[in-house]
Amino acid sequence: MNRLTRPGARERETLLNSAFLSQLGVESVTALMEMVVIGSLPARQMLFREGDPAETLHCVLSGYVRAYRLDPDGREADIALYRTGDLAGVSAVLHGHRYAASAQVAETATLARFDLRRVRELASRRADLALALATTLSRQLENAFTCIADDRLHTAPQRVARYLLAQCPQDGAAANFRLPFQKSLLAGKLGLAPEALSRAFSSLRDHGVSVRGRLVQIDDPETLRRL
Amino acid sequence: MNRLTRPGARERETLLNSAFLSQLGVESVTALMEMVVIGSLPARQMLFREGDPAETLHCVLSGYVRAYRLDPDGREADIALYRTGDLAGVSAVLHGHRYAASAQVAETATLARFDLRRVRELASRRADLALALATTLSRQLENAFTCIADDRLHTAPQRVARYLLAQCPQDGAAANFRLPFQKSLLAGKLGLAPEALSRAFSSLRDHGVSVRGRLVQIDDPETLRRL
DNA sequence: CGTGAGGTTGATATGATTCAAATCCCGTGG
DNA sequence: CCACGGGATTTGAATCATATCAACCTCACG
Repeated sequence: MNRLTRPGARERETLLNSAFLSQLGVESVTALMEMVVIGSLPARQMLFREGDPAETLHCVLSGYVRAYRLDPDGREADIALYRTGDLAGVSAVLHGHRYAASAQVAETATLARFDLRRVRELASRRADLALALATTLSRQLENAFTCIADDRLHTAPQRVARYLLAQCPQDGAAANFRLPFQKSLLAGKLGLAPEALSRAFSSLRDHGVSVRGRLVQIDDPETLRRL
Repeated sequence: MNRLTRPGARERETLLNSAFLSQLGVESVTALMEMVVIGSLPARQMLFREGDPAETLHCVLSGYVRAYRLDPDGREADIALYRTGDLAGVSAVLHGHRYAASAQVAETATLARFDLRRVRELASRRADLALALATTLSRQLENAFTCIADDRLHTAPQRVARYLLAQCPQDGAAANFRLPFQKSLLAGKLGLAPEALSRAFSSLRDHGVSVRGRLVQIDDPETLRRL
């Protein structure tokens, strides 16, 4: 399914609540809403490829989008995972004018699309839009920093524990929840082979974590934090 | 030495040529040049620490600045290395209002400093400034992407080879040059222990790379590229 | 029931860290 | 200008972490 439509009520609401649009003044919101196109895409659908001329800015309205780089032998490294409200392709809006990575739908997704040329042109006149782009980029840069530091400082079980803690309510009580996507996707996000994620989960069993399918139960967040 | 001064001719020139300022209109340049303060700092001097309230935007005019994160045991992971013309602390300008990492002078540096509150306030009125910040953030985000992908896809000798190639003229001829900073700093930038960098260099000897002190000679860039 | 995708487990290989010791190199003071 | 000292770098040995490959499992679905 790849029909392009104007936004319905649900899409409008998600879009207006996103960190990006919610920061804008009315005129900018109006201008963007006039040009937006909604599309619903199946898993594995490519949004763009590394090196392509950047023509579209994507905002995730539901599902997940995975950004990755390829090496010459075809191995992939996940670089970012975008979820509802996140912008994909924003790093190319202002600089280079080519996508810095490839992006693919991970879990069936609906996306809002904006013409990059028009966004760029609008941002050069409207400070609120330029600022919103910069803010989004800041957030993504901070995520990337965290990712680099995590890769370099923490082992697989530690990274998994940190991810799980980030999903828990912060009150320190026992928690259980569903993973929002496939384990293989989580493995990629954490920079692990799927086998390594699996082993990390089983090593966390001794620390009060039980996993059955996508269901996760955490007995004592404090124990995890101490890893 | 940590005297704060107004910019001299050399500092003005470097600043005006930086990717950040060179993109701005005259009014924004003037406003920034009115508030800028120059400082010259010795190696190891801290600029800011992760989590500190962000009050200053730094632009490197000479030398190098290293951004890193700490883990609870005090181990450090380098996240970015800023050189002449780069902005340090920009990821905190717009979002969070706290520094996302610690930053330290690596090689004696002179820095231009801007009051963050005033930059923020100015950027909310002037689209060219907001856009320049966004462009800088894009560039840094792309660097971070490259760093994550490199870490995950390439071995130590491959990362070192890629770094060396990036220093060569692109014409594919033999080249020799000086490393711009200490090897231990390069090791950190590439996500390696110093020992691992040293071993990588010696494994590259078989591929036409000789290193004596900071002097590097590369016989055939093409050989390196094929790693 | 068979089938297949996603996930797990085991065995092994490789790459990188860590710790310790030896060596190099550079700036300083004589 | 040269010797000296200390930080930077190199080398070796042991260990650890994760990738890789292969086999097996399991569950949802036709």
